[in-house]
Amino acid sequence: MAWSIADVCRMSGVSSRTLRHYDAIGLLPPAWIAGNGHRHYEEADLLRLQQILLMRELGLGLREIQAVLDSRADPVAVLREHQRRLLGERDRLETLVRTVGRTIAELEEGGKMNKTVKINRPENLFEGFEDESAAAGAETEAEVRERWPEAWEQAREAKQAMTADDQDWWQREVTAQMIRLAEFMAAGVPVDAPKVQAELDIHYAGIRRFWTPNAEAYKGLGQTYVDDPRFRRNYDRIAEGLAVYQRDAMAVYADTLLS
Amino acid sequence: MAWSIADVCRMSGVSSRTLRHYDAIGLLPPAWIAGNGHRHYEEADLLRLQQILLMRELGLGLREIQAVLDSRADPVAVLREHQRRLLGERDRLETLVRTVGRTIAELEEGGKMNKTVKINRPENLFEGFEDESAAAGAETEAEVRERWPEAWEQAREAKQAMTADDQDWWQREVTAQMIRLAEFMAAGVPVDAPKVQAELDIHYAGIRRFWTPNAEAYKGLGQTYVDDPRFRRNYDRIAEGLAVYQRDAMAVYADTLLS
DNA sequence: ACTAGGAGTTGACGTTGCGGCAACCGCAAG
DNA sequence: CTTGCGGTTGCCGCAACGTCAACTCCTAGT
Repeated sequence: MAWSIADVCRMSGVSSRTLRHYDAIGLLPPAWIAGNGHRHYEEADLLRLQQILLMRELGLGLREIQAVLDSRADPVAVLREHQRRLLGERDRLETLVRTVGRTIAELEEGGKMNKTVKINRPENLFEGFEDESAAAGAETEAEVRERWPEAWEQAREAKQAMTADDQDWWQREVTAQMIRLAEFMAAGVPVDAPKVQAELDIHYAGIRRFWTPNAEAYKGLGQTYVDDPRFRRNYDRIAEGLAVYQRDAMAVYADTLLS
Repeated sequence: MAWSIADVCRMSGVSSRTLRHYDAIGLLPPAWIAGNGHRHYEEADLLRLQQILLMRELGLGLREIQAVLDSRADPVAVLREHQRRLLGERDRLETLVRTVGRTIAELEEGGKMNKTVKINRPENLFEGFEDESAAAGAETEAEVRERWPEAWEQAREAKQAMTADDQDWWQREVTAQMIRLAEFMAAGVPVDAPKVQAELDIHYAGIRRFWTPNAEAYKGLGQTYVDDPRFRRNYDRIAEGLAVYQRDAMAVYADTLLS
């Protein structure tokens, strides 16, 4: 009762290349190999192949299949883990589908991003703005330290804990959010709109990485964005009036959520 | 206003390896290359990179991104096509998740397929049974030709239209269905259960590839499975009494859906 | 006896989007 | 003079095979 590779192909529907591959990686070695090198399979091999195909249809990788078949892994545990990955992938695709859908809609209606207010993504589209910590370093920082001494201390510690990569990432995040806010402003969205306040949620969460301000302090920070020329220039370099828009949004956020 | 590769990395968050890759495939060549081979990027390149990253986050392939950016493709059309693929993938994962879930449940409850009735997946797990058309060729076929001459003619034509690969596939399908039915029988599921009748739906659809029997003819075919020793042996080789089970299920199917 | 054909073999490349490593080069500071 | 940084090219690896290419064996037909 032995079958040639072609027999197995016909019976199982897999290609001979696949069977050779499975042999090469040790997943399904043939029962014996003839003098001329031809592979020959027996019943037990077919049984094993059936298991392989079953698990393959479930989307398992060959390595995992091998582990299970050589009883080096618990089938149920492997399947559960696999299902978790599948769910994750499905969710990822789900949100991707929606994002793509939104992008299509934007492209179709907006023609190509023609806003009334100019949004500058200036020389440095990613760079954000000239090192905020350094720029604000000299005078503003002294002011902050004076007004909220313990906040200043916390912020210093948190910043110390960031690696250079973290700081780059943080920089990009801040810039990206500024641009998103600028788009809302350009679209005429009022600062108390849920979309805007959702952005402020992110902003507040970001600030909390360094320091957890109360309502008053958060509003004060917003005012600083407008008053301090270094901050203000960074905001207005993205779009005219963005600093004011941000301050107003922060005030609303403070009043509604931080009171 | 030119930036080195490391500058662009810091600003954009992509690795230098990635930028070199994008250069290598022509997706984002640097503005100019210095005498020492160092790449230098300018504002336009950053703009392009931004677009690239945007589309990359949408899950587009680099080739498609390139086509879009070189305006060799319509962005909306590409995105729509992409979304279709995403939806397909999502659905595939969705059904996979369910299938895996069912498999887990089966493994957990069934311990490991301990049925009361033995199901043989004999020497040839895939082969199905000895060439049905050849086995039934001699006498049964003559009988069929006599009783339903035009059916015989249609069947002959349909079978001629199948390639060798098709026939292999068909063989495997038939065997797989027999095994599924045998499992129902082993589990004591009555022939009029919806699950069983759903299988019969598939069986009837399969038969219709060759021939569209009415209720009487379909019941007659079921009886042939029991009476003809060649058919019967094939069925009972899978599990004792399967031929009778199949006949009864076919009779119910004929009475309820083909009358 | 010669030869065509079919079934089988090994080996290597291509697919996607890079990560990681090795080896090398140019330039500035200690 | 050496060290180190920042840059380069080039190649392997990944997952699971598809797709040649080149070659060997065995059988059947002429």
